[in-house]
Amino acid sequence: MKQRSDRISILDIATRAGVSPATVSRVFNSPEQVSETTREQVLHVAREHGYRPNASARTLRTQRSRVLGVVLPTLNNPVFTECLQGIAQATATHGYAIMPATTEYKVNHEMEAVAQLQAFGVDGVILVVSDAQSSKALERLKTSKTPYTLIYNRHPDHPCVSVEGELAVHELVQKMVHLGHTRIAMVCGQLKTSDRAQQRYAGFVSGMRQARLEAAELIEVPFVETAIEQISVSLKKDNRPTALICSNDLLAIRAIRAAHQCGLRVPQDISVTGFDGIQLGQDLTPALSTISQPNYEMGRQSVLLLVKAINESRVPESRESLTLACQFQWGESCAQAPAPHCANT
Amino acid sequence: MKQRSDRISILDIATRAGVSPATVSRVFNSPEQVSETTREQVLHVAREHGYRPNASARTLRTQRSRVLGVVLPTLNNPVFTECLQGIAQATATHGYAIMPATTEYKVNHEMEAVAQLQAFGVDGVILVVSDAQSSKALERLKTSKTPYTLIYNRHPDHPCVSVEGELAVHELVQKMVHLGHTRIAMVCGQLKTSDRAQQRYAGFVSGMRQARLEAAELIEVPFVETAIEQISVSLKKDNRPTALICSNDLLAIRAIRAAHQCGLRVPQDISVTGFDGIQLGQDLTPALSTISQPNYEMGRQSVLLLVKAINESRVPESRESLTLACQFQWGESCAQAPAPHCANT
DNA sequence: CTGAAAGCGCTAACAC
DNA sequence: GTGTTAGCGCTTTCAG
Repeated sequence: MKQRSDRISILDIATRAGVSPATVSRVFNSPEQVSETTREQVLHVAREHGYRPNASARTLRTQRSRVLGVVLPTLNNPVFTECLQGIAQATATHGYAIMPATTEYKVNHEMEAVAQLQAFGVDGVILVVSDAQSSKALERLKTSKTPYTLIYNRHPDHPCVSVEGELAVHELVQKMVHLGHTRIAMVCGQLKTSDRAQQRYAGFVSGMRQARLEAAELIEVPFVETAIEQISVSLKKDNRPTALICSNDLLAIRAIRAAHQCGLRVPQDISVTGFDGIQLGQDLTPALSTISQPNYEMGRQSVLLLVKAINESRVPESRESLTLACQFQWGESCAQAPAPHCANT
Repeated sequence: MKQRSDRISILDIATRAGVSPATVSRVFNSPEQVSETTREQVLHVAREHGYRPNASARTLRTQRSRVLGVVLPTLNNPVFTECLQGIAQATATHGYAIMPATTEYKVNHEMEAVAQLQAFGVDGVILVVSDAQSSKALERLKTSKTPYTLIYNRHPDHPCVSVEGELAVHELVQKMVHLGHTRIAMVCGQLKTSDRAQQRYAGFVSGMRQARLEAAELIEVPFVETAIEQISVSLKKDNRPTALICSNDLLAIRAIRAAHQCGLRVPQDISVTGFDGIQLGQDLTPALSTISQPNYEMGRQSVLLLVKAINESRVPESRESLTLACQFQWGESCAQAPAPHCANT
């Protein structure tokens, strides 16, 4: 009975194929160096036994694991899973495997995740951090010369694949103003745990200022579980906003529900916009208006950037950072401001 | 300048701490065997240099990687990412890392994914396969004595963590019948790529039969991109169904949109139910009626099952399979059948 | 084109 | 309680 422990090794294949282990190795790593006959012979035996070179041994020997680490805040938000799919697709085509870790938005988890990934000898790391400016994890990556690329985060000192969130929200405010909205509020999660949210908020503030609108209300929703209730509070006020600009799509979905629960119709009574462009948003009714990011493509590009550097035995540089286009996607959740007299239903 | 290649090793730590590598190893693997003074000394040096034992070397030596492979159809469906979170949480608390792979519902990808994971020396694999009965990947896992656990799939010959989907749908049909529905259709993806969907469909058929209802319509939607249009076709027919039982929540969401596009109100004109209990479903309006599975918990349990077996140096047995409870969750997308005369608006 | 041999970093006997 | 040593499976000079 075959035991797990006697996994077939390069030596077994070599013996059975009547060649040396070196030749078997060559068949897998530089097949052109092996004569066709022996190569076929070896491959035949290998296939017969379902043999694959042991990755740990190879990693130990070559100092390359062909594994990329991925550090994400959570898998609860489709924006990250869409991006992860892009990463997975691109790594697969380049012969890499991935090892993901989530931080659940806890800053100290970032460091732990990175340390663990380094212990596994990953060739590089793709990450979304809470705050690129102050991240200890990035510091460690930098001093240990581990190749890494940030994604979604945007910072001049790091290689990033990101979008101009601040600008996008700024322009979105203008759009809403053109639609006649004057009482516009921003809804976001905990600002301090996300530099992206901060940037989006900055765009909101500057947009409101440029439009000469004051009272740029901020509805900060620390816990998703209570988001709907919290948003509802603002919607029940006199002089409630006629437009909610949410810092992500998940919040926008909850804002829409909050509006419904307050007896407001979306978009007739109140407009709601999101940010991220998660695929699901377009299957909802009303379809989400959102600033759509190319999430899958961002994941893909971050892999390309990283793998290119790795192949050149260097780390990605901040000047290689990529800014991808994001654009406002009209959806049914967004319309002209209601006529003034019926705004405070 | 520190190069990536001269990563600090156990020998460096040993030298700097004035002990042998064996002692350093003991500090990390069986600290109680080391005197407190030397232990502290070693730990101090290790922390100072941010040292962690090289996982590849350890794996090579011990034949245990402390990595679990996870094979899922896609990350596009929250049901799998919720489950993956449960897996990630449980593996983390047990000191395991995970290496995920997606098959995109392609049966032949299953084998490839498993082979790759085995090359990485994973200690076990958690997977969702297209069809447990015929899966070559499962066969390979079995003959190579690699510990594995199926999740969502339900099959007597394999260790599974699953729910009784067939029964749940059967009972759901009864519920709908009690609500006065007689024209009930099932909506599902490609039946042939999912044994779960087949089981749910079987429950639908048996439920309809028991209720003495005929014409159990099946709306098979092979591509998500065209789901809404395809469902709309059925909704525009004379004698359209008054209730749609969807084989998953993502389909239910699209069915709701299709209904809206056909001018039907949910649930007044038509009821829609899903299956899976994705979290997002409860934040929608109407909130999804669905057969709710404990996705996170299923992921967690599959890890426990697998890790337990691994720790006992054996493979999980089919008799250890776990059936978790799923239950119908009332939501706003489901109501009494409309009065007969206005059913065909 | 192929083989022999050293060694990647670690752990587990086995000594002391 | 601690050190010595062999070897996990592989790749990669170096010889031939």
